[in-house]
Amino acid sequence: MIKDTRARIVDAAMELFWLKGYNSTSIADILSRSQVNSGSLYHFFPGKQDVLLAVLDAYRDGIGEALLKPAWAGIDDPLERVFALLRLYRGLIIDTECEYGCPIGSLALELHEADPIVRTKLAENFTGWVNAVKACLDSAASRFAPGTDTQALAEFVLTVMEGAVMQARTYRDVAFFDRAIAQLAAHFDNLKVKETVV
Amino acid sequence: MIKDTRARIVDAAMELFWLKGYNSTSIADILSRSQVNSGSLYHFFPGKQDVLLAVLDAYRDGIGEALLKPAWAGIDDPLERVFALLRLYRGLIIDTECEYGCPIGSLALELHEADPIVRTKLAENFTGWVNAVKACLDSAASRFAPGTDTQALAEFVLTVMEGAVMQARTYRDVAFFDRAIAQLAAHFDNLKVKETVV
DNA sequence: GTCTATAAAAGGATAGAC
DNA sequence: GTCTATCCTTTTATAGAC
Repeated sequence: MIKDTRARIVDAAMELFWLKGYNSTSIADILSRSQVNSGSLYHFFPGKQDVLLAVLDAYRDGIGEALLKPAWAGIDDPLERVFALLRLYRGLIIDTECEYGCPIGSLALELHEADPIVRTKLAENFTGWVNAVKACLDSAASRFAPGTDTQALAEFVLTVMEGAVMQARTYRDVAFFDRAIAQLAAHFDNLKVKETVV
Repeated sequence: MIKDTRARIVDAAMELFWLKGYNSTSIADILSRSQVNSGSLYHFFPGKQDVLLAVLDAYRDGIGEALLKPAWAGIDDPLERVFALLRLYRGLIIDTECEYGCPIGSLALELHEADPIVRTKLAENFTGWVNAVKACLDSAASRFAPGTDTQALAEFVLTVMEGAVMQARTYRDVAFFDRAIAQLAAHFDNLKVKETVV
């Protein structure tokens, strides 16, 4: 099944924005990769920024199928799922020889004078990711000390992932990612209720 | 005292790259802000990327005077200094109405097909920052549990700062930064030796 | 070292036939 | 909805006089 023109444009733009960034991706790049002509692109989108908005919608709507489902295949324990998600990012770092950057995080820092609607959609993507992690934490609520703020902790998982990916990419060394995740794991352990060893 | 031409170019580029990003800053922007003519810029620099390299050198060489000195004025305790540095970033977020982005982190994610020399200089900047934090942690070594990895912990401080700045900027809300730093502080507390209350 | 003018290319977007 | 051709602006970089 051949995808329709609009979908081909969004797919191509999604990949190019990730590989090269938004400003370094030209309309010509998108046309070339999607095998679409200029007139068709401008038939579907008023301009380049609108392609970006469609890409951000695609990321937001695809978080379940494209990110969480593969990360969580065969894993049921909610806390293991949090670290399985982080392991998926580790795999992306390895697969890209440490050039991987989170597409949302990279766009969030690249776009300086972003239209409010762009910024809002970036935030929506972060929120979707954090909500998925928070749901895991809430499912494991009994294992955390009473009063643990799962919202703040879920945000912190994103914080650490983004900062860790940034350093692994800059140093081209996954060990920076691993050390950060190890620190996060230690923090998690300290928030858990102390179990009596059987 | 009027700065020489080269310094004016570097100053202007440093500010513009921070405000708009590298790709969105044109040579014309730099010329306009520095009040320099095209011929002069190309007399000092072969091209735009070489201006970037000079900017990255300036950040690296200025970390003490421009960042640590103001952050640490009047603060002697090494652990307090770590969080004072983070408070400085909080001030930058507030002062910019939550548009602040770490100039090094933003460039690290914006530049996708970066020349190795650019990437190396970005890493040098991270290393300088982490080394300053690590020196604080080592000065307070007696207050951490034996065997605490101060290198990994210093890297983690950078990880959290970068991830926290990214979210505060994307949501335009400093509370995201504050919550991340609170989590980091809790992690620090858990690494400390348990003091007997007097 | 500095100045103006300009080359040469790339980029976003549009026109109008089909 | 799609096609080709093209306009117009921006951008990096250079030329050559002073």
